[in-house]
Amino acid sequence: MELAKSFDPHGIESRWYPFWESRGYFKAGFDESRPSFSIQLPPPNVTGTLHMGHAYQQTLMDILARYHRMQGYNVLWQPGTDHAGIATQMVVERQLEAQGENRRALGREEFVKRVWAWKEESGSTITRQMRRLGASCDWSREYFTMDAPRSRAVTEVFVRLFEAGLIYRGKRLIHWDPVLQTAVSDLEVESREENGTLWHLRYPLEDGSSHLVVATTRPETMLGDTAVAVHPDDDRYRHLVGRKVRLPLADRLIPIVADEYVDREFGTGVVKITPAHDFNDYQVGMRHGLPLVNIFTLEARVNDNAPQPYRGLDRFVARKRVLADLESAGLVDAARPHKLMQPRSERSDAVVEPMLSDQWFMRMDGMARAGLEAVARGDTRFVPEEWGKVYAQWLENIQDWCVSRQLWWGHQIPAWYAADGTPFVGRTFEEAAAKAQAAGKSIESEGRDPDVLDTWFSSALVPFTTLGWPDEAEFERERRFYLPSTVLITGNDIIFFWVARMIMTSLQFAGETAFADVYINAIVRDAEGNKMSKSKGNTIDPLDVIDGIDLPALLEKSTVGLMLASHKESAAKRIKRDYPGGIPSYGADALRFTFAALSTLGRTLNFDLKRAEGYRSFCNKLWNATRFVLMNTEGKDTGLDESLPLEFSAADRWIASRLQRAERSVAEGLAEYRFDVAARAVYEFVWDEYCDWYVEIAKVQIAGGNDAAQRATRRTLIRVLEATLRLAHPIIPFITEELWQTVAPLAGKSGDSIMMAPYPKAEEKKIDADAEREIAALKDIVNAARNLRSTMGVAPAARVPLYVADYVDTLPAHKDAIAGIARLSEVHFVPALPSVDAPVSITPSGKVLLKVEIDRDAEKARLAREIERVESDLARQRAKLGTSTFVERAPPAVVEQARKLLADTEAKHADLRSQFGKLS
RNA sequence: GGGUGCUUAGCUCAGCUGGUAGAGCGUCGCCUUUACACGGCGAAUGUCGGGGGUUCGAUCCCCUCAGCACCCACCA
Repeated sequence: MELAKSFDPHGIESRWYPFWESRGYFKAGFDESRPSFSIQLPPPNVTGTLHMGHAYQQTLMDILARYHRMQGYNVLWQPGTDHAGIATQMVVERQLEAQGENRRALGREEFVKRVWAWKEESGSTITRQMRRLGASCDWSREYFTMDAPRSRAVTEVFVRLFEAGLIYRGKRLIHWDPVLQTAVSDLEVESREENGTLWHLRYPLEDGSSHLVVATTRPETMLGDTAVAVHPDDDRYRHLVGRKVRLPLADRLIPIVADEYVDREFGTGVVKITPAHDFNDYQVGMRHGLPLVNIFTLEARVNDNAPQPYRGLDRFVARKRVLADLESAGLVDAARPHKLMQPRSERSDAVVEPMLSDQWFMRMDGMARAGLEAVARGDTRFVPEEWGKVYAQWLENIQDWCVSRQLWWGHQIPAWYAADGTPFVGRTFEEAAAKAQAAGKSIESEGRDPDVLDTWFSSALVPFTTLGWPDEAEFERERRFYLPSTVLITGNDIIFFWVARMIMTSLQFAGETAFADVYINAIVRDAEGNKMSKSKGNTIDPLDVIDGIDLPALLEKSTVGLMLASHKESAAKRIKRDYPGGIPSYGADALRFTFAALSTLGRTLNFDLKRAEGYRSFCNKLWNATRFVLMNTEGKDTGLDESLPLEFSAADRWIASRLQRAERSVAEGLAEYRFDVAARAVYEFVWDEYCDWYVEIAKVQIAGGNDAAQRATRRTLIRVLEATLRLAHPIIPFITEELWQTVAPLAGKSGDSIMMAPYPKAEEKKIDADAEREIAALKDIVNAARNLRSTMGVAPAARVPLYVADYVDTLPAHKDAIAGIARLSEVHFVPALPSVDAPVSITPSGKVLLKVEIDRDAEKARLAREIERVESDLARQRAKLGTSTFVERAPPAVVEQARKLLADTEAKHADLRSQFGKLS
């Protein structure tokens, strides 16, 4: 087959993915005789499209999946998508709004139907995109967190936890999102520092004799105050504890209490206490038996518990009104600018309101302890390990998890209420009804709790719900292979949301941890290390890196959806600066290689398109090396018939030896998730060793060797290349498959696909130290000759003679190779360098003289520079050995090594001096 | 307030258990050499954030200071 002159990824990629998938290569294996490897895809939101973070982690997962598959493991890479409750509901609600409809008018049933329809239509976008990347997931097992098996499992878990007392319903202060009108968990609240005001307000004492000044950032909540608090040891206020103040505007009498919670240094040292709208105040209220006065509706408007003038006002409008009224009553002492941490709902960005509300909670203390122990025991290991501390810190301070959401899209809670409000939980209405009856109560099927579960509830269960649970038989069959899964690759942002909860639920329901390893991948940033964000215009769509995109299209897609004109403008400006010609197409392999190469164990990964360009070049290099090998092996004797003589040269043995080392590095790298180490090993082997040296030597061997040597060379060329393709396949699957199809038969290998071929394994016995020494010497001489050629300005085409003296004795065997690679007319191995005016270079493997006409002064200057450099080395080495303590106390081997180095340097110095002398 | 990282060549980053600093990109020369200009060959570049300590010896271990980043947290 004739390969194109350069590598073009497109045709290749579109051809091989369908081939692999249709042949069922991605399907999970269940072979008792093989070890197993499994990995859970963090289920992307159905609302989502593929971004760099996904592409990155999926590349890593695919590398591991392919690597293990080729090694003969049963491999399960489990894909799925998440229903993403709030996010998805919001998307569909926005669509409805655009059509002039709204959720409430539509009704729950119809709305949910619409969401499903939308999910069916666009839910597969992201999984289609994953295929472009080459992701070898077992699509036949793909799940959706709201499909029937998962729904059944969710109900089962809920019921069992309820029955065990681990899920309960209670009235608690929770985080309320007044825009989305739902409770959110503490993890879904993000506190940001914002500019606010700290107001000092006067609360008159009951008898009017004086007043207390309280400090607050939320004056409107005073309408719900039920006390003021001071520190018990605060001499300023101690005498007032137990007396009362008259709450302005509301005209209620509230007590002055003493509580340790108060910080005497802050503000005035007097705190207003609003137990129904502040987490701290709630605690204070509990301690002092204070009443709770809820003053807000679910929309965060002032309710009827407040005085008439404020009722119905939005909380922020109420704030202004309260302040104005206090101001006119002369009760505002001060208003100071103040930085505060404003809690906002991560989805709606609304300021979260602490609200007293009936919700469902999951009791976390016991499960958290088990989760901590699993990691402490090492059942689950975090990589890099410092994330284990983050995990532990959270679990050690965990609060009960508010799992109910006042949404329509999600798993509806399987609870029905009796007339008195008692909830009955069951897998079905009938089951719940039976329980109600047993308790002497009755429920109606319409009386089901309307709330749904937090999205993370169902995703927390996937380690076992994707293996057949709760079907005991099926689960038993599959868990032996795939639980715990080998590794989870995910972002640090969901360690709490997802990772910790999976570990806890898995311990609870499967009796063991969910993952052996949890690899926390780096966050993808732009080339300069900035966070990627749409408004900055520095996001990169992985598909654009694969396919390329022109500037107008890039500008169009990058600015659509940006609300602010200023953002649009700055984003466009930046895109024009960074991608004046758009983004060229690099192909999936180059993108994958880039991710792997940049994947150190750091926290961030700065994605630089320049790197992708470099790795596209690498693919091209591999392509062309293959082209060369095919030109020299197709239709020729590649030495596969071992009854014919084969004469392997040192170079042949050398490249085989280097291949073993590369294989070993890849294995070591992947074993510890050092994808960069693995990628570098492949890169350096292919480019720096196979292409730069072996192919060049092979040209000489094929041109000048006898039949046996030629056969050996062709055999080595093709077999090393074939193994290299397999070695690289997990990182760059498409190009390696394309090339392997042609290369493999010539190397005497058969098989339908490289992805099912065995993975190369380093063989110690093929590591050939002698050959490595020989080729190292050859390189020394060639490099010295090239260096002299270049610094002497010898034209590349000019063939000149080289003399070599004091050489290592294996070198003469490589005379032709040296002459060929360094483009020399002849290579003379001589007892002593001829005494002529010519440049000389001293290497550890021999002294070389390039016989060319020289400019005497220029050469003297060059030698002088060289001598200067050697002298500085010499000075340093002598000083070290001159230190008596070093010689006495350092290990003998180290001293010996230093002595040898010094001797070599001294010899080199003497040679250079003598050469310099000859020219004078 | 607590926690976790990071600071090495112009840029982005490697650097294994302490023993003469590396890569890619970029820069500068020379080259259409019969696999590849998505190429070949050659070259230059670092007081390894500052200070102190341990050690015969520190980019690597300890302390400290500075700067940057991220996470958690109920100071109104």
